[in-house]
Parts: sequence; C-alpha cells; structure tokens
Amino acid sequence: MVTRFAPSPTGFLHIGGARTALYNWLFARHHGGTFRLRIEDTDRARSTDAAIEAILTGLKWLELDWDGDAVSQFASSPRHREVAEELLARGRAYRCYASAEENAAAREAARAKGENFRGDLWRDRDPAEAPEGVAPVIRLKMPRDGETVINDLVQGPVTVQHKELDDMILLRSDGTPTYMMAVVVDDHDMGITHVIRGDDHLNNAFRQYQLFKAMDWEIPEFAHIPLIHGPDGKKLSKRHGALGVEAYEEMGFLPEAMRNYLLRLGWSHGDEEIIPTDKAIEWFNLESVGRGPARFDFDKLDSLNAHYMRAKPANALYGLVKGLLAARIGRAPAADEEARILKAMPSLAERAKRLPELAEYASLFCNGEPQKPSESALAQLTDENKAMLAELSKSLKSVENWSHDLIKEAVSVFAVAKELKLGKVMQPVRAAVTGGLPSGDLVDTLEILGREETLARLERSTA
RNA sequence: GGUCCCUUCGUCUAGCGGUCUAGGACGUCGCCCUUUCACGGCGAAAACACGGGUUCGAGUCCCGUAGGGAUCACCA
Repeated sequence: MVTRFAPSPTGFLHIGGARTALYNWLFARHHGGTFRLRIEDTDRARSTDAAIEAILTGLKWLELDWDGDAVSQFASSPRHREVAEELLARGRAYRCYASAEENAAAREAARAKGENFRGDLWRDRDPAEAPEGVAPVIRLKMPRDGETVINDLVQGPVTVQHKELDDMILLRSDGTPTYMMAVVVDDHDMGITHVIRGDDHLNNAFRQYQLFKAMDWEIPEFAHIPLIHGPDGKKLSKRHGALGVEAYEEMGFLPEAMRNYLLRLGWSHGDEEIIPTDKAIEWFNLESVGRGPARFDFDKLDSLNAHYMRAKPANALYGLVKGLLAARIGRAPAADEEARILKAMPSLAERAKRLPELAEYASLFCNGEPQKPSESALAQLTDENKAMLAELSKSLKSVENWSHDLIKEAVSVFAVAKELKLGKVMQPVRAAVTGGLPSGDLVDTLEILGREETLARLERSTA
C-alpha cells in the first residue's frame, strides 16, 4: 500500500494539512506500506521555496517521516505533457481554442440555465477552424452519458452524473500541465494505492477518475476526510486555528499531543482518548473516520498537552523549556538553578499546560525571582504578615540541616508558638517565596530553593 | 444558483434495529482532599435538528424539510 501527502507550497503547513498527512502516515504505517511526500508545485507563480521549507519543517516537527525523497511535481512536467499527447492520440482529449472571454460567456450562459459549464466549446468543432496564432489548451473529453460511483473509503458510495463533469484542461496554452493532469499522472507513476485527502477534493475525484480511465490505468482507492472548522463552525481561518504547525510549536504544544489531538479530531477508537503513537498505528483505520467536519478546540488540545508533558522525564522537559527560560530571566540559568529546576520539574509539569507556562513556573527556581508577584500574593503580604514572616525567618535561619522534615518542623513549631494555624503561616510564605505561582508542595519548594535563597526572598518581600 | 457531502451533550465523539432511563473525553458547576497554586477523588447539569414513513420495535434503515459544509479557474 502506498499513500502520499501532496501539499501545494503556497503557504505554511496548516492544521488541516497536518491531519491529512497524519492520516496518510498512520494508514501506511499500519499496513506496513509506504508514505510518500509530493510537493504540488505546478503553479510556478504561487509556489515558494520558503513554503516548501515550512512544510518539511512542520512534518519533521510532527515526526511524520516520509519514505524516499520528497518529489517535486513540477519536475515531471515533461512526463505530464507526454501523457497529454497520448490522450490526444487516443482521441480522449482535444485542443480547445476558446478565448477567456468566450469561456466566460459560456459559463454565464450555463449558469443562467442552472447548469454546469462544461468547457466544451471546441469539443465537436473542426480543428481546421482553429483561429490563427492562438495557442490551444488541451481538454479531456469527458463521457456525457451515464454515471460514476466512487466507493469512498470514508464517505461511502458517492455518485455523480457524467453530464455534470466538465472537459477539464489538462495542458495550459503555454504547455504546462494543470493540477488535474499532474495528480493523476503522478499518483499513477508513484504507484499510489490510496488517495487520502481533504473533503474539498471529493468533486475532483470524479474528474480524476475519468482521466485514469482514459489512460486505462488502475484507479486508486479514495478516502476524503472532512475538513476542520473553527470553533464557530465556520471554515477555519487564521483567526481560528488555521495557523502553521510552527505556530503551535511556538505556543508550546508537544508534537505527540498534537498528533493525539489531530488523530482524535475526526477519528475514534471506542472511548479511547489518550492514544500514543504506537497504539495509533495499531488501531488506525479509515472506516472509523467521521464523516462530518469537526471543530477545532484549544481546551482539549491543552488538556492533552498537559497529559503528555507530565509523562515526559524531567531532563527532557528541561531541554524543551531551557531556551524559553533563558529568554524569560534574560540570561542562561546557572548550574545550581538548573539542578533545582530538575528536582522541581515533576510537580511543575503537573501544573502547566503548555511549555511557556512551564518555563514561567521553572523561572521561580532562579535566583532573584519572583519579579512580579501576583495580586493575590501581594494581598497576602499585609504589614501583620510581613512582621510574622520576619520572625519566621529567624526560626528558619537556625535550621541546621536544610531538609524537608526539619523545615516543616521549624514552621510547625513556629505556628504553635504563635498560636497560628499552619495555613495562616504557609499562605504568606508562599506569597513571598513564589509570588503566587504554583510550584508544588511549599516545603519541598523551600527545600529545593535552599536556605540562602529562601531567606533572601523572605527578606525582600518583608522589606 | 447547479452538483456533491454532512447533522448524537457547548466541543470531540461511542452507538453499526431491541442490552439507550444514550456511554466516554474536554469544558462548565458543586462537594471532598488540602499548607497556597495545582493535581486528584466524587457528583451534577448537558445531546439523538425537524417531519413523515418501514418495522412488533429506530439514535440506528428510507424519504422529505431545515441547517451547515465543499465545489463549480488556463489555483491546487
């Protein structure tokens, strides 16, 4: 089995494309088949190298590896022309000399009659009538009677009457192949067995089907997956989540969370929600792909991301936030700070949903933090509490062995002596030490921070 | 407008004629835990678009209506 992902390099790899790639990849891996990457760059004016780069980078980030080299569609245009000639020779295609104006007029007229424009102005005309100096396009001679049924692996059987099909252009007047021509030839030449792509291509499938037939080629299976909509149910726009995958990377999502989310958005396996990649490969099938469009939901992505962050080892997590952390504190973290962060990481990861948030929490373990206490933290630091903290500092200063148990004991003893409930003491301490940021068990936090830094923070906040 | 596709809680979905007083997840709300923030635990509210059929029986099958989407380029 051979699948392919065939994006056109006219922009970044958006979320819908990413899911299409994922499904193709999963399908191929599940069946032990091949997953190819083809760049549909036949539109020379709109294709850019930057976009190709963005697509490759996005795919790599998502860890969707393709087999063989990525191929450029443009590179095989001689082959596309060759097939067009073959079609001409077989009498399955013809030259059309209609001008843009003539076509536009015919299109208008057809629409006025409630019909589809079929582009067939020259279908039955004598080529001898060809006007001087007009370079023709080559059109496919579509069947006019009957119908075609495609058994779409996702949508089920879909029928279209042949009279609805237009004599699509195969070769432009400048001799370059159109997309319709290129996909069919390439899919055939690459031995693609399953064409899995966005629902927006469903109509095209029928036109391409005829092209396969005209060449007597084997027709691949089709699977058209529903598009992803924005939270409001409308077509995904930049306002929503139609961002490049690199934007999701910047927002601090993990590729494995992204894959899980995208997989589950429009596909299911019973009640399973957390689906690691190995399970995804094992379970993926086209039959379970939903038929209606799905809305993008950041909350669910967040919760999945939180899950995968917690599952990551501390050092891996640290590697992911190191850059963000340095940017946040304006310098590279020192070795002792890194050691603290590594220790605190598990409880930090439990509290963060995205990488930047984790970096923020981690910054707490750097000297000189917190820079900006939250409002509720500030509210804790009343004059009364400040006085209390100053006294507590003295008790803490005398803790010989700076360890969890002894710190806790010192605080408890202090609380009893002052006839305060433990919470009444801890709350201000947290405000002073963390500035209101979550950090895990407070005593653990103090231990990790060390006596020096703890006392420094208490002093700073009571000043 | 023509053609094609889609329609279960706010969202993603389970369901493939009886086990559905419709299940799970995210989100929301409440309670508990508690040393703060979180996590966690428990619980609640929340859906079969509508109307006709078929059938002993329909969320599940058929038709229609409504709503949504896709597509109608010498773009892909």
